[in-house]
Amino acid sequence: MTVSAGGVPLRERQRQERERLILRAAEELFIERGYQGASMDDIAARVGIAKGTVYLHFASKEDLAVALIEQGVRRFAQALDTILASDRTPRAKLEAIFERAYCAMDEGISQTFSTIFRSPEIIERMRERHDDMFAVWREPMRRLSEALDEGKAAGEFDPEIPTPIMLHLFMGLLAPHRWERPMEGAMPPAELARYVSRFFFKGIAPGGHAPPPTVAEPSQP
Amino acid sequence: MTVSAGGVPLRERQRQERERLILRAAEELFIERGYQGASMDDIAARVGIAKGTVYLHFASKEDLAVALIEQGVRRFAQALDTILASDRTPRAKLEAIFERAYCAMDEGISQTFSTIFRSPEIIERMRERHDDMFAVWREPMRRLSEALDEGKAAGEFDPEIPTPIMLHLFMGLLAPHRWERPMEGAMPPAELARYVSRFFFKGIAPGGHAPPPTVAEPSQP
Amino acid sequence: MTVSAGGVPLRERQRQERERLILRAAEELFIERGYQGASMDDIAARVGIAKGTVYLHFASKEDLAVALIEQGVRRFAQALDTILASDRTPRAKLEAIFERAYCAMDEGISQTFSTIFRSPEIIERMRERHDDMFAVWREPMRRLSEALDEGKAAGEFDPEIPTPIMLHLFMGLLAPHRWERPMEGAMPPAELARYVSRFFFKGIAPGGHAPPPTVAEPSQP
Amino acid sequence: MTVSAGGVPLRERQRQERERLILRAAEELFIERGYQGASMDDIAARVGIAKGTVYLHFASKEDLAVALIEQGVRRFAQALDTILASDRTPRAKLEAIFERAYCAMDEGISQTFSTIFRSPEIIERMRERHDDMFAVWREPMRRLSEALDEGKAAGEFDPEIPTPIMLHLFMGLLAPHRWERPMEGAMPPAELARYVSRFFFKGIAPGGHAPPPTVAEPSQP
DNA sequence: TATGAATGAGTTTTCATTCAT
DNA sequence: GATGAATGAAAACTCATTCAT
Repeated sequence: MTVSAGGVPLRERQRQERERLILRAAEELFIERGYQGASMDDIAARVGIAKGTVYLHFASKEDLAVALIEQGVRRFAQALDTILASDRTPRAKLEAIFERAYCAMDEGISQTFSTIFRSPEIIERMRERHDDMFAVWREPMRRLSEALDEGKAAGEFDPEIPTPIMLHLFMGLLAPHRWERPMEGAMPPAELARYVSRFFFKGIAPGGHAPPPTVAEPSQP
Repeated sequence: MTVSAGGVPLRERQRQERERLILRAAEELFIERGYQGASMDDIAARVGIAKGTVYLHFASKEDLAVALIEQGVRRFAQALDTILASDRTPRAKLEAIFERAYCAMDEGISQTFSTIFRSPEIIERMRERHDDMFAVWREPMRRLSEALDEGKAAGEFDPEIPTPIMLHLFMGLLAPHRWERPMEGAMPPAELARYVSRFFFKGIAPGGHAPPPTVAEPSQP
Repeated sequence: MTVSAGGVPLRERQRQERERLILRAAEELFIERGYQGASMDDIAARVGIAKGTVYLHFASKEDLAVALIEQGVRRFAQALDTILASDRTPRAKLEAIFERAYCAMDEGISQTFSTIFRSPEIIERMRERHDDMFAVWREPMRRLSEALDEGKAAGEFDPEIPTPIMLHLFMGLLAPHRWERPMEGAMPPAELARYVSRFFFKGIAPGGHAPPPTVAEPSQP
Repeated sequence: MTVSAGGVPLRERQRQERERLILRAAEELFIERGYQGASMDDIAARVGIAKGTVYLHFASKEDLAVALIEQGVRRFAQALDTILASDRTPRAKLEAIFERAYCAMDEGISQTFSTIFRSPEIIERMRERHDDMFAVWREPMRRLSEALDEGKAAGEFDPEIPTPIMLHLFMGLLAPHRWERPMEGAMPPAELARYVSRFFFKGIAPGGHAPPPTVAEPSQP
């Protein structure tokens, strides 16, 4: 049989390569035109193959979107893993994530990330049929929460802010906002990332304010 | 002539009422399914009228979306006006905006807000034809920047963080994240808003950290 | 009761006037855009009345077209009558008809005439439901045939050409061809009419050629 | 590869065959109901294929109409070529054209011909976008004019009738008149053609009448 | 009587999916 | 396997007709 390095048959490697190309084209087009706006024709054309061939790899457009999201989540999780597993302080880890998110914006991680969470139609369709997808998504979230808890334990982060809230704050700052492009253009992403992460850590630093919020006005000195 | 309170003819009032109903239905459906995902049939059906009737009010689906966005921006600007024009400190104003955004999430302000900035296809179409729309949008942003500058001048906010960055941070925290719904469900929005605003103001408080970021690692003690 | 000259009530006269306006607008638009291309909205708008009002005069778009055609045919028949009843030779009568057709092209007779015979959709619809219309149309044709027969009897026209053929030839030369506009523009209609009618009468003049056509080549000297 | 006579792949031949079928169905329906009156549904149904399939061959209804017209003009021009290039007298050539026009009426040449010049909406749309179409049309007209000029030079046709006028007369007699169908039914087309051409040539024969028309009554002996 | 908002069937066009080659 | 023609179910939009005011 025709094999190659790693014992993987040529055919299978070609297959995987094509699948990657399809996923990349789909990702680009979903980002450019949205889920509904990108047609299977467009995707096939961008890859340079026949439309029917796409169906040899993905049973439906929806499956393609799901695969794309799974890939995005997996990549994101992997990037988190690499960073979170490193030998740094929780703060340094989160800073690295910020930097990565802002700087790698143009490759794929953050892009797919955008596609995932900005397209309500995909989200709804996912919810309808693929709840397991959200399980996958919860995993990196769990890891992030762990890092936040570590930081609290180490006295770096304010223990009075519930971890889910911290996570919300972190994620809110993580995703780039399409509508602010002009501003972003005026500043190198790395610098923006530094501003954002400094702001974040100052905001969640321990001490310096009143006990947990109550119904009363919470912002008194 | 058949008139009524305010001297507005019945026909005209009915017309406006129906237009409101169409806009509301469209808003809901755009949020639920996205711009492409929501069909004119769906919208008409939700209002309980014939499809053709929608076209008596809006010349095209795109026009409907534009009207919706304009309404959203106008409402948002108005809400900002009311708050920013009040007799409060910059911080208190921004806190009020946070609260409003998180609590009013279910009426329309924040919802339309979401629709606007999460749908790439709408954004693109807007850019193509309705650049003026973005002018309208820039106005509230300008006012927000003013409030931030006031806060800096008053010594409340860190003058070393550029105002555009502050604005980016503020907006990033303002919009609710659809994908975190589950978490939000676990906490009353008002409380979430308090956490978020406390975090924000602590993060932008003056002093307490190193000078402006450089290319060197910025997060060392 | 409010009456007026002729004892016709004011209301009725207004009604007829409006009907005339509707017919004129419909005629213009049918000519400009064809039967299907002109909408009832367009017609009402051109008259300056509400769409519903058109339906107070004509039960349907088709009825409007029928009325228009009937009016056109009636006018054409009337014009023929006036000319054919005059005290002229058959040839002079037909010449007058040519002149009228080419010169009056811009008012209404010939225009409606065009609309009638150039729009297959109207014709089909007419045939489907209003065969009586064709009865009306046959009347002027009969009169024309009479004039041709008179000419034959008077020795002016070739008796060997069957009258229906002559009629066919006459009508074929009568209607202006929309696609030749450019050429027509280069010559005053009256002159064109003279050329056409001279050609016609020379072509149907008696004598000078072989007996009735046979299957053999008919153009031998 | 699967080929066949002429080396043309099967796929391509099937494709062309289907295209021919679509064009034929469209032609029939445009003639029957006019451009607007014939729907894409109708056309697809008559061919016996799905509506979407029509769009694989023609990008829009308008493109279909354009293709139809181009085909008609091309066929007409080709038929003229064949006849005009033959070794006959100008008169014999024009006679052949008459015969062809009247007898081939049911195949397509003359039919499409009708469709072209009787539908105002198609004409307008053509003018808007496809002026080149009219260039194609002008070519056969030029050739016809040449034949007429030859006839004049040979002393067969009256040199005092301007060629454009002769062309106008010829074309007016060439196109069959839909509204006269009943009459046409009563006589074999070949015979009708002979009558028409005899009439035509007698009408344009040289000599036998007064000089060029003036403003004065032109029909005096 | 005149209006014009409302209707809903119909039109053109698109596109995910299938399947014969 | 790969192809791309074929399908048919929508989708956006139009318009003749009706009817409450």
